Amino acid sequence: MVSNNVGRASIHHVANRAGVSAATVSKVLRGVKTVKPANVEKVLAAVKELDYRIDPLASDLRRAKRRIIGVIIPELESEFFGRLTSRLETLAEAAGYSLAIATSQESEERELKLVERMHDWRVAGTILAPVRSERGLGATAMKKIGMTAVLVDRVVANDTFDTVTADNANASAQIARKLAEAGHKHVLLLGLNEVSKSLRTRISAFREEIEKSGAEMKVDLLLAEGPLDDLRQAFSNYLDETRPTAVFSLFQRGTLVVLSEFRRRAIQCPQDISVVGFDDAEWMQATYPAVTAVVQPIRQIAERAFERLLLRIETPQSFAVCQLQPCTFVERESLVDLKTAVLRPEQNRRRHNPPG
Amino acid sequence: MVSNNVGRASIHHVANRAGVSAATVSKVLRGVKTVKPANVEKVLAAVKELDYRIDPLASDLRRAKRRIIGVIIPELESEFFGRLTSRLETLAEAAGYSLAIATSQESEERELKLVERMHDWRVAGTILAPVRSERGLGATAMKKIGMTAVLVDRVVANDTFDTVTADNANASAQIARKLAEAGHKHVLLLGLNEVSKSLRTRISAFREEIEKSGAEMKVDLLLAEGPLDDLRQAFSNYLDETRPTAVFSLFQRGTLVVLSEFRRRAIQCPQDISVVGFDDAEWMQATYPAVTAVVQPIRQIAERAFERLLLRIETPQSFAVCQLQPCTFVERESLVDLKTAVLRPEQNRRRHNPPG
DNA sequence: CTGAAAGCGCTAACAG
DNA sequence: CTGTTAGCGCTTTCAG
Repeated sequence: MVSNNVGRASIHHVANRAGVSAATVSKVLRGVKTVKPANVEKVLAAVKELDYRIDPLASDLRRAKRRIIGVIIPELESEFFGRLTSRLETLAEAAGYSLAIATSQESEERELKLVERMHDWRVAGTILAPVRSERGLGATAMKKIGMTAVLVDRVVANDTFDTVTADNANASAQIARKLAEAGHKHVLLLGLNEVSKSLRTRISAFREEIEKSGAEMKVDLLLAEGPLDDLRQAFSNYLDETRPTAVFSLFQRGTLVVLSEFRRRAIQCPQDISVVGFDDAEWMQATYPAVTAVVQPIRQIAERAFERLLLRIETPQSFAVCQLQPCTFVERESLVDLKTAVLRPEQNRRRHNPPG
Repeated sequence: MVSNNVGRASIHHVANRAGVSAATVSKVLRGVKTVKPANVEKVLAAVKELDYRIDPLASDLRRAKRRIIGVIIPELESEFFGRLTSRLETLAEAAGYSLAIATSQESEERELKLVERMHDWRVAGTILAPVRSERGLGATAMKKIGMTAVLVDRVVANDTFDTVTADNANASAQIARKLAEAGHKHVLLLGLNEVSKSLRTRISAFREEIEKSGAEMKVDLLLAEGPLDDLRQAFSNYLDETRPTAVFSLFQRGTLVVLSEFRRRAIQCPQDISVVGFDDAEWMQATYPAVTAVVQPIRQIAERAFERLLLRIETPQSFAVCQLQPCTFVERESLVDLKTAVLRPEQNRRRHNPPG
């Protein structure tokens, strides 16, 4: 019998129609040159008439090589992973792969399940952005099963997988330097109280830079639990007692909280307090003031990660490399230089009240 | 020979190990009851020892039924589609399907390609969120090929596919009513000048509601081209000449522009001008004032769409239904009732200057 | 209850 | 250059 595949022509239909064997059809379709031109014609004609298209899964099955790359990310709701995935999609396609995208929903357990699913699917390789918890269960599992993979974002150097991530430390140090140079002597670091390597890196790098440079700066640290409102409350309490000259928000949503709290309290930004955010977002160019922020090199992360994965897929690599992609920095309006203190006209509506 | 599949046990390995046939292993694994308990034990033991897991793709191939559902969305960078996809993922999994996610990048051509790819993959069904252009090329192609699919967001009623989308008209009318009741007599509708059915629906529904209710209201309409800055410029020019009592931003990024332009001009919101936005975002609760907005029922859209798709996959439906999911409305701080005009303490810093 | 056989849609090896 | 044969890893009769 010839078909079971509801209403779709198989390679045999085409072979029949063209009066050749399935093998020949396969050759023509995969561009093998050793086919008589006349037959090529016939096959192509049959293909067109029957609207035939190779079933990539069946094809992969036979070739014992799936042209699928797994992508496991913590979530899809935030811009960051959306962009990352999007970029990966483009790269994968260009390299002849399809993506199997799945979200771990920040759950270790789910991450583990997804790793297994990718394995079941016999994906050629996997790109994993681990959940926040740093136990690296997914990576461990992948190692044990012998999957080929690259770790991305939120990862520490790992000697069994290549890792590529934003250079949090450097970016943070740069902000520290900028702030110090701009004459800020009292800065608040605002973050979330969750286990997250990158956040901790941002904090320690900032502090180290200040110490190292010998800059005179008081650095406060405020960490809150998950919900946005807790952070807002904590920040509000903090402001009741202290007035730094600048706030360095260590993550995207923190920046939001800072801005809104400023507005609620009629604190003028940047005249009263400057703000720098880690992680840029589209809305930051539309707030007033537009937010000066560290932008993570999402594109580069995707590209390096993919490149490395491909390399590993094609020729097994001996040892793992760890790539830190440099962040960039968008200067907008929310960070002011206390020394020059050039205020733009619109910002002069209220007098600048130097704190302290 | 027994394996080609690098380092993975196949069903035959398990069969050998357990001393039964592959058929029996298959039965055990799929829960067929007619297997002698002793054999079940043996198989399970072998499975565990060999770490065996079914290859779902090979399995699907044989069953001539792929447990994969295709999802084609315009992009992954925005919260909306991220959330939608995420929800779909959960639903699909619960129903025993995997998702094949792909983004059309707002390109008709790509959309078409992806439709074909989904077809090639022999997905059981497809959920398509069409690109902005309304020519419905993807849908047409799917119809022609005979794919089973559901259309989502940005779609008009379509007599060949089920469609589920937010009830833009109703939501917009409700906003119109609210604004009228709150005494707003001059409202600006702010949108993008792109072909987009939903945007147009929002506009016309607003106008119709005003006409129908006989409310006395001047309705301005301002549409700009793509880039955010063009919109900002257009809005700025508009404000140079006119001062409505409220702005209804027809899309998410518009709300951003409005807020920042207000701040730049020291226009107090909502005392001077109120704002309502179509499409909620997390940052809207953190701005000051927090933005009153229409929230799209993403979850419901995903659920209805998936439910419908499943129904169609399982038992072919005779005719297409079009489901409009009601939006909700978050009242926050950016919309003021001109009649009662109860201003909260913090908002009283500046006096309210009634325009006109 | 079980397993041999057939085969999903495709590709690879090799004899012609 | 081509077609036959032999599978990829699985499931499904169906005869025993």
